[in-house]
Amino acid sequence: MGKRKAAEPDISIAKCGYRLLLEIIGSKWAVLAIYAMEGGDVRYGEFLRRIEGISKKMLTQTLWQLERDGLLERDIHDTVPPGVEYRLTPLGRSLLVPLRHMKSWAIDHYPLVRKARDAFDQRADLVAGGETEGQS
Amino acid sequence: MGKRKAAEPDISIAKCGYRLLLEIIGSKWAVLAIYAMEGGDVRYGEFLRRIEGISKKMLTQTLWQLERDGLLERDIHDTVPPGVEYRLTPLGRSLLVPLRHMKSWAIDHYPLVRKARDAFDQRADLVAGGETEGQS
DNA sequence: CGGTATCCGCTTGGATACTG
DNA sequence: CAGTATCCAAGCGGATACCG
Repeated sequence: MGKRKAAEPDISIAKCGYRLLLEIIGSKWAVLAIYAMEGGDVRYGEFLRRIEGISKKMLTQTLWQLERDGLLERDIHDTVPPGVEYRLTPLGRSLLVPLRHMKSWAIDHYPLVRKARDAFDQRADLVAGGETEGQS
Repeated sequence: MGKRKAAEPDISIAKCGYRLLLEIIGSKWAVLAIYAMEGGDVRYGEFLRRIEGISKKMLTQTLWQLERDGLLERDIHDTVPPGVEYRLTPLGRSLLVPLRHMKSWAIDHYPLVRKARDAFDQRADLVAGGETEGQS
């Protein structure tokens, strides 16, 4: 008795691996920025064009965080006009491995998720429609 | 010429696998809620106690989204007092596999990240200290 | 080109109180 | 116990303008 409690994942703030993970790539754009660099060096403006919906502010912030955590490095060429290339460090590249598993899961299972979501919404609609049914 | 462009990851909104992924588990608490159910059924209040920092509002919202996407199911016992158990569906469980790879990565590499971060911050401090150096 | 700085709206999300 | 509802503050994040 009370024995089964021992198997419960520890989720408390400092210990849990997922807390660490989220601290590193939990921000909205981090994964997409990393992904953008999978194929090689990327310039600032290139990120901006390829990551649809991101703003300069968010991009700068995201790149700064990733650099701070040692996942990417900046390569500044002092040419005119100035050019800066971002690239994944070995540490950053190592993250691509589990990340690709996640991506595969998403692609493989998204149809099922969509199906569940549509069914759920349909049921919700029925309920919403039903509660004023006498109204016609 | 222009050939290397072909290898670049497509990040645009509808297509990219990471967009799908983030749509499903991109919210702040989703991963932790899923993780909480790894060991079996979890009650509402149990989530609240085990996921440090989450509020009722966010918990309810997170659980609702995960249920909508078919990752978890609710089991309502109409006893007094009422009891509701949440558990991962097979779809939800399938997500645990890549998720565990991510967790392992985080645990294995967090020390390196910390090291990079500390070094980065130290450099930033030096710069901040240096720029007013003539002031004493 | 590759950012930084400022302004500011508006969503996110916490606290509290209430219900079945 | 398991939520829902309301209120409200903070900060996320977009738009714009400017700089090296």
